[in-house]
Amino acid sequence: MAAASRILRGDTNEFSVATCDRVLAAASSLGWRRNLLVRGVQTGRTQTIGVVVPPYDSFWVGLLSGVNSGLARADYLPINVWPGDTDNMPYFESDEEEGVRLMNRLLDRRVDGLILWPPFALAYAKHVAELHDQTVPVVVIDYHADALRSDTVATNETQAMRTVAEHLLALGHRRFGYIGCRETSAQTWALERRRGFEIALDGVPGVSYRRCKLNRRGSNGLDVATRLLQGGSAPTAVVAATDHEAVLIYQAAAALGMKIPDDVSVVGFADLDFAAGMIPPLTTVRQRASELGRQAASLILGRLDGSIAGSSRHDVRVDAELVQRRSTAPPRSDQPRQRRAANSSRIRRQRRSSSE
Amino acid sequence: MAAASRILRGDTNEFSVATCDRVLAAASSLGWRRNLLVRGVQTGRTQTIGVVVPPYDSFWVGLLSGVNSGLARADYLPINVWPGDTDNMPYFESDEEEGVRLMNRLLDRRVDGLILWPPFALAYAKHVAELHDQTVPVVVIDYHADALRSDTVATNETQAMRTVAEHLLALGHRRFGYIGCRETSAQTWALERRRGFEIALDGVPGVSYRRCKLNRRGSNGLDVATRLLQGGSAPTAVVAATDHEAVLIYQAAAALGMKIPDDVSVVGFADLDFAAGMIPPLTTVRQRASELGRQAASLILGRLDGSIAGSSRHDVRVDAELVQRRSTAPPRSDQPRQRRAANSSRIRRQRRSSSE
DNA sequence: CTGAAAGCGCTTACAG
DNA sequence: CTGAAAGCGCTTACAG
Repeated sequence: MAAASRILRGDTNEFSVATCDRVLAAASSLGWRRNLLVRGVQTGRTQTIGVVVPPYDSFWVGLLSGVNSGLARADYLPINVWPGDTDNMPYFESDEEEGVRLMNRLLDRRVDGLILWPPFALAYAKHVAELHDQTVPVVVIDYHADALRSDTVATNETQAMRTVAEHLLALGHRRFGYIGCRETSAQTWALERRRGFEIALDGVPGVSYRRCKLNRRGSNGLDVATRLLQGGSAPTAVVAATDHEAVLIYQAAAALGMKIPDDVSVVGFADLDFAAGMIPPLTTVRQRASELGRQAASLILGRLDGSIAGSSRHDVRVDAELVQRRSTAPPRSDQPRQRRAANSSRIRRQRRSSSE
Repeated sequence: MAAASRILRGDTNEFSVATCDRVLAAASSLGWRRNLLVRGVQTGRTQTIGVVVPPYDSFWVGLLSGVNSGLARADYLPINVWPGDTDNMPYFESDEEEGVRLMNRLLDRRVDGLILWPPFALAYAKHVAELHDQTVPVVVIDYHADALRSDTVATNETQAMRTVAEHLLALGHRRFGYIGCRETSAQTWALERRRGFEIALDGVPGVSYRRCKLNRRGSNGLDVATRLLQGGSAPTAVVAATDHEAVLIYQAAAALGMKIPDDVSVVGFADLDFAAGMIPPLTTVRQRASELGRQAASLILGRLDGSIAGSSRHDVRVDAELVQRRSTAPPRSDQPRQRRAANSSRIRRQRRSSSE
């Protein structure tokens, strides 16, 4: 019995070949299959990680894929759940109750660790003892806050935005616009990203900069994008917080009769699945989504096997790379390209440009 | 002990209030949490479903979301895994070995049922005893084959394509093109979808029809799309197997200097997340992805609780609805709009048009 | 190298 | 209504 148990788990070289064969043959003829539940009860390890990350877009799917393959190498399985429906993503911060229920479902099944998407990390810790006690290792994605004790994995926003700024400056742009997504307190990446761009521009002579962002529900996107492109000091290059906002700039430009990149250059962020298919193909920052996922898996696995020890937090930052496609070009050097001067009064309250 | 077990599971009304309070108080002060692993060992039910479906695009994500919420209502949890990396989706049919390993990992953890993406369903059954014996209920998504004994859930392709054909015919189109994705033997939906369109066109007087499809790796998409739009009998309306192929038509049209919908109308399929953001916004068929997922969850749950019994296969078909946006309009009634007659020789071998 | 024994944290009949 | 007993399918020391 004990021998069989060990042989079936692979300890074949501690036993005689005959015994091994006998056990293995019996097992396969009986259609035996190991029961990881029992092992979980005995050892306290289920080789299972709860992943509370909604697959909002292809970035998150890529991340999930990385988590998947990172865990697979150690024979771990992810259990991916999230509160709410994808239909009203990403507006489910309020579903705290459902989220806590979800965490409990995961913990009832004795997941060995947890990978969490930012809005949930802090909220759940208040309600779920295991999180607060740090009984179960937790990795949070794309989030940074001093109050957080869990390990984190995120894109190196500052580095990424510097490559964007350098690219546009090298093309000759000096009048910049930035269109941000909503910035909730959970979206520290959004703040870091924008600040990263602003820092990279800081001190460069002759630069003007104008920024806008969507409202909380993101419902005013086209308005905001349209206004950004108009007026006397309109930018020659617009940087978007993500490829989603870059789409808004494309739409606004089309409505205004402006051509990309002739009239305005556009840079996205994420390199989502549709970015290469846009017309023109979008220049954007490729986040290494699956690498982020693999890093998250490694952190969790490291905490579990003890190779990462100590109570100090580990913050992994992954660099991202600019993908130059057709949406960026040098600014027009000829006449100021404004077509709708009549509308310029609407943007008078914007930050003054140094180039007019 | 037995009483505590029952009370903790919610049988509070069979016991005195005092006992219940005592048990509940003790449980919470001890930080007790139910252990579903043990219950799984005892009852043979883990309340866990293996979902082998790669989140290839927002359709599959929506489906996964539906599975999630469908299972959640019964306090079941999905374990979503897939072979390979998202980076080289959807070209992982060949990963049979890794897929089988994945199935075994799932079964070792005693999932109660399985939801499978088409290419895997048949391949795995050969290697995994539980699938072949039908010990574990299985639902296959978007697949149809007589050899298959599992229940299935799919979009009603025929109905969906009829609404597409009716829409275009009502606008006045008679010259049609169809751009298909690759059609592997696992993609029965692709065949049904195309046949659905062809059937809807069948017998309508004065109709011409020309079709093309991508190669197995999908690498010749732009070429194929470009050729479809050119030549003497070029279509005034193109229907795409999915929104992905519609993007190719947009790109080809842009390269040829053709305007959508003025020069050619385009209809997609799926209503993926980027479809509404395309320029112009894409008319497409909205597949009810999360409804498909919920139906899959219901089928599994029904098999498990016995409300769906018998060995006959259940095939659920979900209707889809046309979303009219700006990429379709009546055909130009004036001059034939061909701009590159010089290229027309390249498409001579195509099916002849009845309108020239 | 190989067996018999206890135990993981419950659940399920079965007595009181 | 409430306890003592057996057992789920293993794993883990511990003897032979």
